[in-house]
Amino acid sequence: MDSTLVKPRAEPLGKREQTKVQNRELILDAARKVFAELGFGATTVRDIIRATPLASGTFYNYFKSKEEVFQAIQDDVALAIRPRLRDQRKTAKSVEEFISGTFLTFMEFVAEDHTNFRTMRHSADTTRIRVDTPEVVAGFEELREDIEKAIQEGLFPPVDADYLMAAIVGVAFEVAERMVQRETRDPVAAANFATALFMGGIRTLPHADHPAARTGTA
Amino acid sequence: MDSTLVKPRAEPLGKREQTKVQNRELILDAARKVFAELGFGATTVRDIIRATPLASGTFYNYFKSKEEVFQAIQDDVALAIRPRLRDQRKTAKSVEEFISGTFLTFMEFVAEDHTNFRTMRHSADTTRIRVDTPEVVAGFEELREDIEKAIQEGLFPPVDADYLMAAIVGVAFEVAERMVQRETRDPVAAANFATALFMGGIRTLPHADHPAARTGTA
DNA sequence: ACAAAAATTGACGGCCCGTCACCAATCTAT
DNA sequence: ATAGATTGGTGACGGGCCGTCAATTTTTGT
Repeated sequence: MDSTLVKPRAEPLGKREQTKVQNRELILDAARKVFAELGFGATTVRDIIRATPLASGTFYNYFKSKEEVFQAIQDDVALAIRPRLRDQRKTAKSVEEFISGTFLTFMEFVAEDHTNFRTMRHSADTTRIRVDTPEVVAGFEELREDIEKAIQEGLFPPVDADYLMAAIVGVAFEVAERMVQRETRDPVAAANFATALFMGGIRTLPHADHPAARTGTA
Repeated sequence: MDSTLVKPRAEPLGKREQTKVQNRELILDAARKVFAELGFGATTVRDIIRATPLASGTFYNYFKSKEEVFQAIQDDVALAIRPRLRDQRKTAKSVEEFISGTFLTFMEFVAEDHTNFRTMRHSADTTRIRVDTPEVVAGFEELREDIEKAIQEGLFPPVDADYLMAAIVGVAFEVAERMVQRETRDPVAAANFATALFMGGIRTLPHADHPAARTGTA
């Protein structure tokens, strides 16, 4: 797109490879827009290519179906957040750091990325979709492995790592969902809530001073 | 609506109403089977009616689309579990009873109904679908209202009821998902895990004596 | 028994799907 | 620079699904 000097990254890419990358991005951008407008269920491959200067046949040189496009979009998200979560957990010296860092990192990411996040959910009608791409699943398993490692090191008690991972994932996604639906997104508050729940249960949850919590939906 | 005598159960249904009910169930049964076989995304309305003695046009006398059929199936599930959960929460005299009863009721229901539950999830490829039908959403809001009521009665601390509801839902669904994937489904263990998490956090979680938890997936 | 009402049927036009023969753009070697 | 080889874009095509609707069958009420 830009940057011709200074960063001599050069462009050893032939014209061929160049348009390949460009077309792929063209399709992904169009798909993001169309999914957001029509919802996943209602959009067709034709809708996507129509939002593009390309011909219908070209689509199939890049993706097999709209499902695969959706997965690619989700993978981009997973690819962006996984390293952040992994690095954060690596530095955790206590259970509290492990948990609070995980939730805070996740909530801040979602708050930034909430457009994408809502698109993925607010799929037109009442139907919500979630793809567990290899990248996403790998992120989950990485979390479970880190829990198991923490157990072996005596940081965590010897709990059911699979269930604990599931609980963290469930709370993270479901609370994040409510967070982005509120008029003022507060990732710190959301992370604090989730962290307190995992550290000491309901009794140690923060008290709702600002009860925007009453009605919930924005 | 009805009620003409004491026990008007009888069958005052005319032939008309009778086949209407019958056809609807015919379609729903076929849909359950086809969804389970092909996954939601891949099945077409034609697939469903083909698994039925009816003609294609008839389908549209009963449902607008496959989405609506899917919602009807999910609503049946929600309709079955909601009263159980509500009645259970009504009798709760403490936070612990409220929470443990909720999770145990849910996990036992899922364990019984796991075929249906897996169908809804194991949608062919990696794509998982969840419909928030009015019935399902109402169940969530009922839970939130009961939490708010419990807070007003001083049973619960004054926490963010919306987030707490989200956390309960997230843990319930995600842990249930792992539970049904294990070779031996143990709803009591799953409920105990979730309950302990909410009552005292990670530190009070049950220790994994039978570490089927290691690998997770069956 | 008969007419009115209701529900079923399957064929139809329109659209989407995925493919493929054709062609243009790019690359490689001289 | 030129030409042949290769890669990749194009859009038309057969097949299938969608949702509708006029015709037909079934049920109801008299």
